Amino acid sequence: MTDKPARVRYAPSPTGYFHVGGARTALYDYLLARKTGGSFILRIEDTDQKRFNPDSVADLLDGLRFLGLDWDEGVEVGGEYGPYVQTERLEIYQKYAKQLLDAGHVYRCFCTPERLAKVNEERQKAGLNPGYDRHCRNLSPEESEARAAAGEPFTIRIKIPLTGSITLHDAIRGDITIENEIVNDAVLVKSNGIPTYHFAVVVDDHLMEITHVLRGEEWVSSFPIHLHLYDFLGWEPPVFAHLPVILNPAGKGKMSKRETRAPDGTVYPVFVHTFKELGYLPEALFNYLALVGWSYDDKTEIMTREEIIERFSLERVNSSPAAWDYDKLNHFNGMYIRNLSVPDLTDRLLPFLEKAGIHADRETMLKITPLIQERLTILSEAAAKVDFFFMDELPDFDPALLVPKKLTMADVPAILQKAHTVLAEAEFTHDGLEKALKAAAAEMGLKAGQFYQPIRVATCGRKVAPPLYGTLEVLGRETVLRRIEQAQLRLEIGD
RNA sequence: GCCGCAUUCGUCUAGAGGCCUAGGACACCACCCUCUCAAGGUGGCGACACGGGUUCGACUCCCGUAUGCGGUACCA
Repeated sequence: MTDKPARVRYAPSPTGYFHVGGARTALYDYLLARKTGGSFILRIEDTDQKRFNPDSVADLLDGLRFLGLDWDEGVEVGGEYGPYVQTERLEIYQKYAKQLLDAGHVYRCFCTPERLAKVNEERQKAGLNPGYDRHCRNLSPEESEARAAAGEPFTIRIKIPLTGSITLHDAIRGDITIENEIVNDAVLVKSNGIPTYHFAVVVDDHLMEITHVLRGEEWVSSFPIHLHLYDFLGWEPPVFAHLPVILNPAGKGKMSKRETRAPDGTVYPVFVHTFKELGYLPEALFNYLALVGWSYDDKTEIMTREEIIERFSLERVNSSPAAWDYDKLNHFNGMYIRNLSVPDLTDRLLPFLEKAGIHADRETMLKITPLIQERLTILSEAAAKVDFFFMDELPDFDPALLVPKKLTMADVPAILQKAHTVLAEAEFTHDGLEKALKAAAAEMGLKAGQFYQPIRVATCGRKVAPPLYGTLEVLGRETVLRRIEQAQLRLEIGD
């Protein structure tokens, strides 16, 4: 692969939070740029003042940084092709609008919104495609000038050729042809003087020397507008690649841009910040995201960032939509968690524990982390698994939990007593505890599992907990004995 | 409605006419391991949407149909 350095931009519209669909597009932009040794550019397309959401830019930047999609040019980092925010580029668009107007490739449209609505309605009734009827397309230059000068509001529309067709050579989908006849004379500049996406994107991509435009499939139907504009402006269009949409897990409909919560409280995240808050690792999300619509071969799925960059290519991007699979992402995340070093995992866990109100010291966590590492799917689950290590006293638990399989409550006191005796003497190391407890179980004629359950419940307050020897070791003799005594007490009171 | 795109196991995918008895992964099931839960190991279940062509030969090419998705804004 000896691709020329690509200049690729991610150009979101700041209307909402950064979601996985946008993240996947940004990721592919980044991959292509890095793979070719080119540049990844971040541009903000804020031409829709009505839907502008001020929080969204910060959310976007956070999300990109979380995923490690560092951009070379754009918002906050600058660059030679700025400004990188479209509302700061208004004079530029005006200049090209004027040029197009003078050349007769666009025209002023004085139609009111009311008339437009009426036209649409009538066209629909007549069984025609909805759209503009080109009422102002043939206004004389003189009339157009005069009405504009008189202050009458107008938009600027593109003059789409009335006949013929135009074809796009999409890098992912191959050739796509659309008849000019069915393309609308789209608005390029709104009556407030701000360009629409169609106009701004073409001007900016050209001026910023973008070589590859990666965008969602929802844009394929508007490519004729863009291609005609490149033609009218005498510019060379970039390579276009329309990415498949990401479907919701049910496989029907776009992955929603709203997060849903199941009746049991489980959140189905769609925003990058939510994945972050739940404790998905950026490297896992990066890897999974890369695979939503792209694959390397028939076997390899777990890859490092460097491998993905090295192996990525537009040619291997799928053209059919993919459904988001939380199960698979979870699997990836668990896998990445298991591959982390203990200190690394510990440092990532600490903030999550703190947030859950557990003030764990790093020293202790370094010993606990190995006990839970292979039991974690997401980081935020850790709190509920380690809380009992950091409590002075266990909350009440159902004494019935103390009863092992095939035994009854009547057997519990003897087990606890035996455990207490043995643990008062045993060496408090993994191996020492194993030896002592196994022997004790054998002496009582019990299976290890039967003997351990009351101990586990008494010391952890629950039936499902990290492995016993390691847990007891971290807890320490004093705490262990005290908790067993408390369990015994609880039983006596319960009687 | 019209236009466009898409269609391989439940899901993500491999497959660029014979390599396919269609491969891998997630999920699911069973067994093994095992102090609970995990993790890990082994095995299993499971797909080329349908109909026509083209060809000696189609998952692969062409055409229809069906289904899904996207678009049809002074939103992006």
